[in-house]
Amino acid sequence: MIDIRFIRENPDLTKLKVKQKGYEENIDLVLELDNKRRSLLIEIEDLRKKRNELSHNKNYKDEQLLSNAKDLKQKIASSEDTLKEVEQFFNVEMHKIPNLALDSVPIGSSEKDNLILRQVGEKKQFNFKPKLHHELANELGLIDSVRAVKISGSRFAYLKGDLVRLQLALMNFVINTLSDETLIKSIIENNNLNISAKPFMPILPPALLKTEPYLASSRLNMEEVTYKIEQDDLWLNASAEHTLCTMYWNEIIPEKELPIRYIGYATSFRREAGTYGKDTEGIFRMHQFDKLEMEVFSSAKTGLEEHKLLVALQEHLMQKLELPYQVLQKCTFDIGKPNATGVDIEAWLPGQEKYRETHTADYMSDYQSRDLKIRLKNTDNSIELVHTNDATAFALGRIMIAILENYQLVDGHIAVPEVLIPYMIGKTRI
RNA sequence: GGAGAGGUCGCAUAGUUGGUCUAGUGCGCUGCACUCGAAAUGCAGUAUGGAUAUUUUUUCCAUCGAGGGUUCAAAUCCCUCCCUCUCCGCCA
Repeated sequence: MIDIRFIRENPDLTKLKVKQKGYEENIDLVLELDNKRRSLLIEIEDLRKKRNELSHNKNYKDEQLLSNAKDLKQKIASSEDTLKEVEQFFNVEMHKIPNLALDSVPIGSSEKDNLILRQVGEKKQFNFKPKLHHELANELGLIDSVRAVKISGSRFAYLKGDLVRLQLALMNFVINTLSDETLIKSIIENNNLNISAKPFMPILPPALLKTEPYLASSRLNMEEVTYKIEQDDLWLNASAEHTLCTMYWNEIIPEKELPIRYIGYATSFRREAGTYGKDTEGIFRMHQFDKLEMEVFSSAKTGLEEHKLLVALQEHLMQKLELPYQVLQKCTFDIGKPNATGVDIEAWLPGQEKYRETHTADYMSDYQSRDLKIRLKNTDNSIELVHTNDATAFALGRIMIAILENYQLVDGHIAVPEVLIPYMIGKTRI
């Protein structure tokens, strides 16, 4: 949710920014409800004050006082009912408003308006026709989709053998890399950032969460994305982000503990409703996939720099794997509702002859933390909302697709990226 | 799953025949005093959200796990839910 005070002070700017994000603008309505709500609140607080005075009066048994108090009770009850309605309406409208994009975000009306910031790494030239990842995986017996469909349905798979070893290698590689304070420090310096070099703490979060925190995360997209467990009011996470960004729900964090940087691993579940017929081959788009996710809680001062650090780390990881990629600055239309800005990284897939999305980095400013009530306490005891960032370290399925296609050999085997060999018990090919 | 106990202002605790609880006390923390300095001691302060005011100072409302209800008045009584702990059962 955005700040109502900001809307009051900047109604026209808010209208403009909401429209630039492709959302219907309801600012006049919100302001009207806000006024109504506040005048009712003042009225009710005044009545409550009178009631408190009467109740604390030692002569509360006096009949005149009693009758006044009873009148008051009626008035308060009826005004409170009205206020409740107005507030509900107000809250619904407030939550329709997306986070406002930073001025640096290009204005656009579709994903075609995303800006390619840079393309990094050389696309490997093959002296044979490169195969698609599922062709390679099938020939090597790395994926069993047929039996997965029998047991679980479409968009599920059994991953086998060296593909499993590759995934475990990637996980260890990421966790070790992000634990390296010296490396983080040098990346911060190379990018002219002025933030802490604190390493990321590895974390295994729960995979299920309750409705209330999920809603407060501004990330719950009930119909299309998320599986619900009706029996227990629980949802299967669609990303580790959901149980990470909610971790400090309703908490106040001492400033000296910030930034909090986590590298979380979780199996993610997505319904993928509305994607029938898209990416049906192989493991590109699955109902279940494993992902390593970075999550950062910081002050408002450093939120944007933390975002830049996360993108730099994503690029570092890609460069270490020597995978060609491009970096997209997403436009106002394509960054998510809670985002102030957002960057995607797309890896080059020689089999598909396309760049495909493997990473995203989202900066939510205080939009998530306002609903989640995650605050920080400064050394002078003042309190403010934290800023939240999340970013993919590796979507393991997709990064393995990129490795299979980019590292394929003429005989159909796969070379292991050099940096992963130590994590593969010295194995150099799959 | 069965039986029982319990959730109070950072921590620990008092408070449940409704009304000086507008939440006491201890610890912790902050400031001041005493001191060469410290300890000890004394004094003062010590939550969050919101409305209102504002160059500084305010005043008020709400919050005792959450939500409802009874009442002039609820930490206290009633209902629903959530969570924690103990014992038993089951279990990776």
